[in-house]
Amino acid sequence: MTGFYGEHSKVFVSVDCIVFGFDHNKLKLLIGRRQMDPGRGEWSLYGGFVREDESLEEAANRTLYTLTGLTEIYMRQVGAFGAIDRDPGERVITVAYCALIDVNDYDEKLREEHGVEWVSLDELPHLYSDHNEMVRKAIGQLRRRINTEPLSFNLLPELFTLTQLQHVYEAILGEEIDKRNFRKRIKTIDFIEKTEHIDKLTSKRGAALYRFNKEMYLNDSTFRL
Amino acid sequence: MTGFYGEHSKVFVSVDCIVFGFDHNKLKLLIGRRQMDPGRGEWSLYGGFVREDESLEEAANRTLYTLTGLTEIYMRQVGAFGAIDRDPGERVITVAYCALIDVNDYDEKLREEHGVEWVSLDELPHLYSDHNEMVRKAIGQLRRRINTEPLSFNLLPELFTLTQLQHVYEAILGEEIDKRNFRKRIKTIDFIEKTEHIDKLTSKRGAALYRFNKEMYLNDSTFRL
DNA sequence: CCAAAAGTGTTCCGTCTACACCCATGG
DNA sequence: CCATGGGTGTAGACGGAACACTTTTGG
Repeated sequence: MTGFYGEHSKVFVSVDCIVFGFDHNKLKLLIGRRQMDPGRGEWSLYGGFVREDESLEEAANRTLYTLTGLTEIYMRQVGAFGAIDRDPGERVITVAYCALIDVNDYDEKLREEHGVEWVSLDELPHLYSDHNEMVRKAIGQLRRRINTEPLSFNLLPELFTLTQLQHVYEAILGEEIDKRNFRKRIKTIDFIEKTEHIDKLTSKRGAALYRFNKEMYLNDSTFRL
Repeated sequence: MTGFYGEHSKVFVSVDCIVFGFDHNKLKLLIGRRQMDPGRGEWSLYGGFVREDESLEEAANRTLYTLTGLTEIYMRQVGAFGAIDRDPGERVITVAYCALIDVNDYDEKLREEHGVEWVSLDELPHLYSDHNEMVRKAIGQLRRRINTEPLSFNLLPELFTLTQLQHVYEAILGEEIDKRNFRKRIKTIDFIEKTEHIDKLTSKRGAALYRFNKEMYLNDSTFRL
């Protein structure tokens, strides 16, 4: 455990979390004012340094847990960012992770304590360092993956209406989808189950609530929206 | 430039290069026997540590240049790998890059000096540390990207026959493609230009040589094989 | 003259797209 | 009773998949 690579230099490694939520039919990003120098006060993703006793994934999960109090969050690596001057303080190489959560799972009080806010992607301000680039890359990944991976359910409550699901697709893809065609496609996917529950909040008539059946999905192994 | 993040710990960061070539209708990977401890003698990707004065991309390009003497190589980040014990020596976080080169561009003498070999993917041995995982991930990326990005030309000489191009697709996708359908698709892509040159090496009749027109591709901006 | 690779079209089928109206209910 | 969102089917266009024979020429 000692001295193999002694002649080489070490650098700080951090993780940055691109946390997406979905609210009022919009994709939202969790950002806050940076609370340390350099860049104090700038809008920024939430991140943290990787410790000696944890892997990158563990660091990302720890950071997400610190921020949200949630575990078992859907999370994907977006990539490593390593420009020399990307951090104005010292050399820091960072690995960005994209996470999807249900905004309802995030305690408002905890959110305020961390000084972070849900901001619409349309209204995204300039972010610290290269964070905007990370966000762009993450959205590109979401768009490419949404049809081959059950992403969308992570942004919704356990029970959701088809209209909600469609809005998630529209928010991620950035384009409108035909309602009839969408529902036709959904019907062919057997791990999206109709439940007996009815949502009466958003419409007078009431909408059927659906559920993502994870076991069924894992058995399927063929996914294709 | 000093002391902002002093309380945190630094780690070694390296880059590993997953170099693909194409020869005898097979995808090949450039690997060699590791020449340092720990793991000396094990099959391994070629890599190197990231220096203080270079970005991740620069480190990857430098490493590729050291290995092959080539510049302007097609290169994509595969991802960061950061398990605590991934390297048996010390803690090293690594960023893997996938590169595609034309095997003919790689000088044999240089190759031997570095003690690396082209190995068929079918016959890939167990590699050092988590290198097999990197290779798997890189191939997955190639498969997903081959239809949205002009990857294949990087594995071929400037002039190539349609049969060669088809074999590249087959090697990457791991399945046979119908010749007529393939050539029909290629005809719809205007940045794959037929030249006046004829290849007489592989067939008695001779095959038309084609060229990838990069300028035309960049103007197009819509790619879809 | 024959082996070996190059080259070439058509048909079928399934998938995607466009498109408009009725239903149920709370206020 | 009406405004609001929920729910449903069909026809045409398009793209992908299957499929076999002729051409050229070096040896």
